[in-house]
Amino acid sequence: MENIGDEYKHYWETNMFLQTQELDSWGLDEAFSGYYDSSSPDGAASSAASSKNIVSERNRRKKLNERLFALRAVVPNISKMDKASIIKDAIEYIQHLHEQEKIIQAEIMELELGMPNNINPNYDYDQELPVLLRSKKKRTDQLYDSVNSRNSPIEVLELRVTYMGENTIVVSLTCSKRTDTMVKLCEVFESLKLKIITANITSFSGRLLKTVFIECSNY
Amino acid sequence: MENIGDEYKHYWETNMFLQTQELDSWGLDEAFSGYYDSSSPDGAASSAASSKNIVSERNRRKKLNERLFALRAVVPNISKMDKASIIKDAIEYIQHLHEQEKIIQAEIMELELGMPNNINPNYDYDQELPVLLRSKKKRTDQLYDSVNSRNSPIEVLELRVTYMGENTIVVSLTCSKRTDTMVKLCEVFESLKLKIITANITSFSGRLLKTVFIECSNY
DNA sequence: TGTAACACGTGACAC
DNA sequence: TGTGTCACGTGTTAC
Repeated sequence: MENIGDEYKHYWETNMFLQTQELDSWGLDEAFSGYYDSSSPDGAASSAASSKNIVSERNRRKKLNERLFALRAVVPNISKMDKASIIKDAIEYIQHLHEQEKIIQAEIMELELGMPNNINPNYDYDQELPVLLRSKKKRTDQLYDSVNSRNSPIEVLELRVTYMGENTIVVSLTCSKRTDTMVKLCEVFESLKLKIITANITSFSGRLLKTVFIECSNY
Repeated sequence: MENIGDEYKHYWETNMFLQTQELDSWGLDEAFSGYYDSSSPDGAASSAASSKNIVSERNRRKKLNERLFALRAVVPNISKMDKASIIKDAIEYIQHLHEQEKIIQAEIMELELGMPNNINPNYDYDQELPVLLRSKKKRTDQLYDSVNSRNSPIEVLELRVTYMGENTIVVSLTCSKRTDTMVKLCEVFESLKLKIITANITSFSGRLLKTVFIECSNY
């Protein structure tokens, strides 16, 4: 009862940290208390057994805490560092992963049925068309019900166009990231029939930053 | 496997069971130990506080055990009913799910792009969940010519999917540059509902090189 | 016989 | 102020 826990902060990281550090010293402590206890009236046998039990129990607790610590490490978004909360979050996370796996499985099934996504199903005769017409048709179709119906247009937050001299234009724009924003951006750029040298898209904090290097010579 | 409670009486279900059973009798015991503790020099106040602490601690332990019990319930294939083993198995299971999710996501991506599966043998991951893998194999087999021929105007020349460890996948692909190729690529990536960190597209000699960094975070 | 796992009560400590 | 969480040592039980 000589409160070793005195120096403990009551919280976890510190506990674990100190624990791993102090375990060895406890081992030495153990030996010390071992022969110190041998002066107890009960005799050496019981004291030795008790000390063994104590150190064994310490190791068990340590192992359990390490496991819990490791469990906390593989679960994202842990709200509280509480033992019970860690387990609770782990449970919810596993259930979440199960749910997600079901969704992915459904997606795979959808894929297996030959319906990659909800692009219009008139590919049979579409295939017979030349590439250019086919694509344009598909694109117009999609533009119709994607832009017109319910999906929001591109919300451009910032736009900067720079002539780099020679034959190069740099277009840099930031827009809010929504569904199909990327697709629409590409549609716009494609429809301009520009010669894109290189483009870079980065998403951050719900926004989309796109930088495009364009060669000015038409093709 | 179901009669665990019979053979391992001292193990969990029984313990939980007995615990809930004995809690009441312990409540009576509590009263008993109450006057037993009243022999302490502090008097009734400390005994009452101690009893409160005792019952509170019991509840805490009970809650923790219930959580652990629930954790065991959502993790399949628990080897040992041991507390530490339950947590260990849960950790390994979560890691397994993470790994599997990454693999499947990459697989879906390859599939969506209609890639021949000649660069497959990365995955010797013969885990005990045969459903997904089985369906994956079947899927790759039968989709090789379905998606690839009739439905994908994207002509993928090269595709490389790399796990960067942790939470990142890098997809690098080269395809022939045609009209709307960019749009379709974006459609595919958009439909996968991935978390794209950054993407880079470069066009050279009639081809399109696209490199995408994807965050795999599961939320 | 001893080893391993457990629940218990208790003191300490932080919010 | 109490309420909640923790680690500790101990007794018990099963193998």
